[in-house]
Order: sequence, then structure tokens, then C-alpha cells
Amino acid sequence: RSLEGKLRIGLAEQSVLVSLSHAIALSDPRTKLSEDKCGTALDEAVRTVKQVYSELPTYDEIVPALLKHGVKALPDHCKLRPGIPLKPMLAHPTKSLTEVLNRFENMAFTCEFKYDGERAQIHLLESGDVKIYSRNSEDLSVKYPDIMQRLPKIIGPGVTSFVMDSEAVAWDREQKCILPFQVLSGRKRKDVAAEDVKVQVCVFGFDLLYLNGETLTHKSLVERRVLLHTNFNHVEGEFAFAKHMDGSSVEQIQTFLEESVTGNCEGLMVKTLEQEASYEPSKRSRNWLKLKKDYLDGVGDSLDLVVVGGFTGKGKRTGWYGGYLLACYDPDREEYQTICKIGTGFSEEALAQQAEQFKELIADGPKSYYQYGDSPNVRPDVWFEPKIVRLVL
DNA sequence: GTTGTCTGCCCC
DNA sequence: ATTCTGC
DNA sequence: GCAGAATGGGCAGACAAC
Repeated sequence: RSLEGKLRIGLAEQSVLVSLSHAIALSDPRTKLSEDKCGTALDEAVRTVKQVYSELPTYDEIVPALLKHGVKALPDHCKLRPGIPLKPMLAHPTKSLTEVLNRFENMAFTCEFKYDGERAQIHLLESGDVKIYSRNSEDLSVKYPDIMQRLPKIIGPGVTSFVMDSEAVAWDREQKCILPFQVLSGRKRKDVAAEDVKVQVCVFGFDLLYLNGETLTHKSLVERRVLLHTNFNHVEGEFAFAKHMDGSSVEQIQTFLEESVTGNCEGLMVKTLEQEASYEPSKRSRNWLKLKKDYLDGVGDSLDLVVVGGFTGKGKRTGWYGGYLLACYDPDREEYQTICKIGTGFSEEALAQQAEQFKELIADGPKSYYQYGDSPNVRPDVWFEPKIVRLVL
């Protein structure tokens, strides 16, 4: 966990990679370090190690290769390979179509449906083994035996190995339509047999990162997409290509966005096609933008809610409230019904100021007319008098 | 066995 | 996931 | 803009309690 940077001590993955790169570069006699070029050489080493790690995120292979061959030769020994999940490319959120058009002015770009499911990175190894990985590189192979089983139908002739980026989405076989994420999350995760799968899924492929021994990440999206479409088969209700539209006018995109929402999708992904259109593992790249319907202005309702409790903060929020319990007043029943917790969107200043504000409203316990659940995570550490109303977006 | 509580290199 | 902060 | 660390709802699984 130390190496993987998951200790929450202010030293996480990227800092570990920098440290490892520096340590190797500084101790390797092959790296000649003159005073003025030392900084540049270190930066170069970090760049190389990060690049390699993003494609083959396994210290078991990188560290021995570094020790044996040094930083410069590392990319020759550690390459993207089916069977090892690479860190998926992520998208930047945008709040309006204007923002998208602004970013991609004078560039070729494409819009894709943003499917509301689970990221699935599908690997076919030369050995014939199939593996499916989650967004966080968890092995989902056991969860999706149905996908494993149907793969032969999907793979085109001559394909011996590949890595595909896709979204697994809950699918209604009767209505032939996409079901919400909530349905998908009801699927079993362990000891799943393909025969008794209750929640069916359709896989929507949207990128191809490796094919028949060749890494495709440096190719442009338009090239990768051609390879995806020519080497895989659409299979009704089982595998489809993410729906896309390459038009660039406001009207075309607006229509496509509405179409995606009608089709039970979250909105659109907008991606560069030719320039700056490589696949950047692990990066939240500005070359991929997500335009979700609930980000858009005027979409989504706001509520007036009453703050009825506070949760003591942890870590850097120690000393004040890290989150609050909110309730909605029901005039018929004359009671406050707790509805959600809120813990983001507060600056440290607001957090401190609010702690002060609620100090005078601390109650001995929950009011008789508060209604809340049994679960401890909706039992705040401190209950408040129902005085403060907040507009929640 | 059945019920309840809590956790997760969880999913979003 | 979203959001804020220090660099 | 990056990296990191706060925090949300909701699920199946795991395990403790009965």
C-alpha cells in the first residue's frame, strides 16, 4: 500500500513515481549528471517512468527492469500488454456546450453517447485467456462470465489479441433498452455463473488500445476507431459500438445530446479525432470532455433543506464538521424527514464559519419530530435545532 | 439458519 | 463520483 | 492544471449477533 500510494499521508501514487524515478536516475552510473543538466535529466526520468507505468502499472516488472537496464531503456522492456490493465484515460467535466466548442475550436472532434454503466477494459491474451478490468484495475472477470462467453461472437476474423475500452451497461432484453446504473449495481460480483445471470448487460465499445501484438495508444482516435469497427461485430443486445456523431454545429450537437438523454444515457463524451487525439492512459485529458445532462444549466432541480445534524470531520477537517445531515419538512406529518448528507462544495473558510454558526444551535439529541434511519451513517455526531435552511443544488 | 451491521486496493 | 487547496 | 484528500449514495458480501 505504501508503494501504491494509498496511505492518505500526503504521499500518493504520483509522488511515489517521482521518488522512484529520482532514486534510480541518481544512483545509475549510466546517467551522467552535470550540474546544469541535473534537473532536466531528472525530469526526463520522471516522464519516462510515468509513461511506462501508465501503460504497465506493475512495480513487479518496472523495478527489476529499472535496476537491470536503467531509465533510458525502460520503455524497450516494459510495454503495454494484454493481461495487465492499463490506467484508463479520463475526461474533463464541462458545464455547457459553449465551453466544449470553445475548447475544440478549429479542431476535428467527435461526440459519443456517455453510457451510464461500469467501465470495462476487455483483454484478449495471445494464450486465448480473456480478462475484464474495472476503472480502478480491479479484475471483473468473475463478475462477467456472460461477457467472457459471448466474446467469440464479437471478435472478428484474424484477431489474436486486443485491449478494448468499453462500458458495460444493464440491458432490458424484452424492451431492448438501456437500464439505469442502479440496476447494473444489483448484479452479483462473486461466484457468478453465466447461466443464472439476472441482470443482463450490453457492452458498448468505444476505443481500441492494442490489437494483434501492436500498441495503438499513439495512433489518433479516428484510426483506432476504424480498427475497432473493422475487427469487431455488432451483436444485438450483447455488443455494440458507442453511438457517435462527427458533426460540429451547435444544432447537431444539441440534437445528439437530447437523443442520448432519450436513450437513457448520461450525456455526451466529446473527443478530439485527429490532432492531439492519442489515448493518454491515466490522464484526465482535456482532449476528452464529458458533457453530462445534470451539469447543464437549467437542468436539475434545487431544494430548500434544513440542516439537522453534523458529522465530525477527519484529517484536514479535524476540528469542525466534515459533513452535514439535511432534512425536508413535511407539513402534513409535521415532521422533518432526513433526506441526504452533504460534504463537498465547502471551502475551509466556510467550514470554519459554519462550525461557529452551528455552535449555538446544538441540541441535546434528535427532536421528536425528526425522522431518520437506523444506519449509523445517518446518525450525526451532533444534532442541531431546525433553524438553518440551505438551498441545495 | 436467520438477521443485523458494516466495509469496500467498490461502483458511480 | 464532486469539490477544494497548495504548489 | 496537477496531485491529493476531503466528502456524497448505494450495492453485494462478509461477518457478527442472535
